Amino acid sequence: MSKDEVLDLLMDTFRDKGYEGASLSELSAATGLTKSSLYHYFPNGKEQMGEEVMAHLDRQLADSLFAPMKSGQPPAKKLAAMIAALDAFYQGGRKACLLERMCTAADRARFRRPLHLAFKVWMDAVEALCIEAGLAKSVARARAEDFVVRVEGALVVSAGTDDHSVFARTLKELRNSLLERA
Amino acid sequence: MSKDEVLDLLMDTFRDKGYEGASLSELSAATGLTKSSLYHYFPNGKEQMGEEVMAHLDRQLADSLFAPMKSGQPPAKKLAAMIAALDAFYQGGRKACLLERMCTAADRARFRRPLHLAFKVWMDAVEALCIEAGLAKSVARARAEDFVVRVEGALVVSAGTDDHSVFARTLKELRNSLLERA
DNA sequence: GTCTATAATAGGATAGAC
DNA sequence: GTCTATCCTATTATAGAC
Repeated sequence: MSKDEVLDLLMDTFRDKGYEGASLSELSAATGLTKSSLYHYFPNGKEQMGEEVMAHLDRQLADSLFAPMKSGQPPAKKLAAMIAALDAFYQGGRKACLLERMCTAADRARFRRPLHLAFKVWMDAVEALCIEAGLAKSVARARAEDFVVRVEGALVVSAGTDDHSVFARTLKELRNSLLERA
Repeated sequence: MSKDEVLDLLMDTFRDKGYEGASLSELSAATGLTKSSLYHYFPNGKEQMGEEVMAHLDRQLADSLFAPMKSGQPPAKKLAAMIAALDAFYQGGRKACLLERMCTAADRARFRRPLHLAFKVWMDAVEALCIEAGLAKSVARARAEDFVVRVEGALVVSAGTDDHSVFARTLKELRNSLLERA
């Protein structure tokens, strides 16, 4: 099993249980590795797992956002691709956001850097898309911020109400309104 | 010290550290009561604390939302009051939302009922406000949902980026747009 | 109703064999 | 690189005095 596969499984567990909520036993069960084996990969323990999983997500985010952006398709198509990727990644609102779980962790200070980076990369990609679609920079920035805010919020409300249609409606709304002329 | 005061202090700690992250030692320190004293108030331990804190929030929410709604002022004024209350309650985005912390708790099944109730009470209040302002019921419902989504999302993004201006901008945007004619 | 003292368990982490 | 066995600490929880 490659380290990336291990990181995928760890990420899944952190998303599900949260950083504090995911015990070494669960992380061990999720990966099929014993605690000792995990310590072979991550000598600094759970903290290091959290850090590397965040870095792993940063890479995934960059890939999945940059790939559609470089596709040469029109902005509306790129937006549709990005939203489809989000819908898949969050499984229609059934899976939580790692960013949300990590930025509410008790020792979130540890994860500040990758968290800032992840939000920045995400917002920058959406902003670039808005600018490409002809929106003014200030408008584009506000739209990008609002985009991320609404995706994160929809995940919280979907989880809290056990009504995943909230997530679907939010994505639909965003697909229709993000690139609208002001 | 009254039980409501104890619940206020417990709620504060749960908001800060999350349900899993708040240990009995911290809850004890926060309230000034020993662990044993906490068990006197909450024989079923931490789980009961979580449940009663949620119920406490449900009551607070109902009060703080219904009070402005019954004020007899015009809708725009009521909206301004509600947003001011949110800004104060979340301290400009610096304090987390208990709902968000609880619906991501590992054993969130325990808190399902009060969570559903809290989101419903909140959305219903916003929806009623929209209807009072002359919006169609279907529009009002969508706006109310979006309102809560954006407040929750703004809290997540504010925490994740350490940039609380996101929360301020979101509230401002909502104040300006919630009651707009379609 | 609040405390001291303590039990029981689960958590994170390490040593060392293979 | 993976395992078994173990350690230490923190956590939840309880007993019983005042």
